[in-house]
Amino acid sequence: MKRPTLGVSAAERIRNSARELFYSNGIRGVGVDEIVQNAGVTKPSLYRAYESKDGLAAVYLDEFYKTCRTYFEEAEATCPDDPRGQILAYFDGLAERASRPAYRGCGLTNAILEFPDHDHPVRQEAARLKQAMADWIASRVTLLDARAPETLTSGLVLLMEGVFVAGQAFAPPGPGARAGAVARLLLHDV
Amino acid sequence: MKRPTLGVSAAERIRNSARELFYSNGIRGVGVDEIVQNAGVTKPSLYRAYESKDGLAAVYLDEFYKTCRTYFEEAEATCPDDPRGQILAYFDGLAERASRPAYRGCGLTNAILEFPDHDHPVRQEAARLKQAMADWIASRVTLLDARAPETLTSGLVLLMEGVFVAGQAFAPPGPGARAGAVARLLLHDV
DNA sequence: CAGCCTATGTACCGATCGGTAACATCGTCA
DNA sequence: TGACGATGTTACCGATCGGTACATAGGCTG
Repeated sequence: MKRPTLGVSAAERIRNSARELFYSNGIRGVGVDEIVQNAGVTKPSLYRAYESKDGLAAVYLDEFYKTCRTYFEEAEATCPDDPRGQILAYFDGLAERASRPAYRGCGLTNAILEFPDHDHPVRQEAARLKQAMADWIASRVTLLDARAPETLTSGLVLLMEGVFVAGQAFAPPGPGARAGAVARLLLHDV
Repeated sequence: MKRPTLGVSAAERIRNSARELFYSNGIRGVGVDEIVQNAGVTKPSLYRAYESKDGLAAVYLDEFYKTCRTYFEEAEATCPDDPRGQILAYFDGLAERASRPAYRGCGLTNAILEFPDHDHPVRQEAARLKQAMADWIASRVTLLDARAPETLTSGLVLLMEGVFVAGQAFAPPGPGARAGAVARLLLHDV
């Protein structure tokens, strides 16, 4: 019997496997058998470490949100005390990411679209984290002295979500590659 | 045995049932049993009228695209010979639609997100029709004398797709309700 | 009424899915 | 050595899925 646990616990291997597969193929598009096979473990190990497939999906979403937060924090670090520059830095980075060939958008947005039932726990978790992403944009805009902050916030949130899906709907480089220029257009008079 | 075909063929009943259910719950989220039950017919009737569930889904997507085209044509009719007004009319209408409580976005975008496999026939059909939607926006922008037409086209396409998903991700009225104002912001100097 | 054709229903298939039970095996540490 | 915790092995369950073979009902025409 092979024991490929090279210092990496089964739970961690499963989490990594689920992250790759959930992001590439969607949550509903991946079966637990595929997850454990890709992780080099067996099914009972998955259910010893996680409550259910939905529970594992929730862990995946939390992890994905953490990655998104690092993008926000990087943008803040790039332009300290310059909310306009932070917004532009974020959208420049987003445009670059969305131009890569295997781009699959935002795991949270994808999950919301995958689960139309508002009461599904996976969707609720994704929607909660997605709101936090919109809140970051809103917080940057309030630091600006914009004439119409609500319109600007809505525009930037819609732009962000647009890049997430356009990166999948159109062959790269699609419209998402110009997200930075579009953000500058929205911010042109602030 | 009941014969509930009140002048409406089984194929038509199935098409109507599939349209409602596919739009509300997604294509993958609806089983053929649910479709035929909602249509008041039985499963073999579905497979006599349509090649497969995927084939029925393709018909649904074509129908959905026709609806989108009527929105474009209405915008053109509202402001003849005024591409800027046509764009604004379209986004005003989109904002109104996206503010309704049961809004579920664009069936084409939803289908693309539901089928991550680029080779899946349902996704290919959805992507083809989605490109046609982006082409309409591009055609309006070329009629404008914009300084940066590529950026403007990308911005409007991203705005449109953003409304499609934000209408589902955020409780109404979400950012999509301001799509008209955002479009005016993007078009402010043309 | 006989015969036929078309539309429809009944019952089923094989595959896949998420999830579980029971038991075997390994490494570690006292 | 012996006990323990973590993992692997095998086999299975019930539900759901897309899809189909076969029987049946109704209307038309002779």
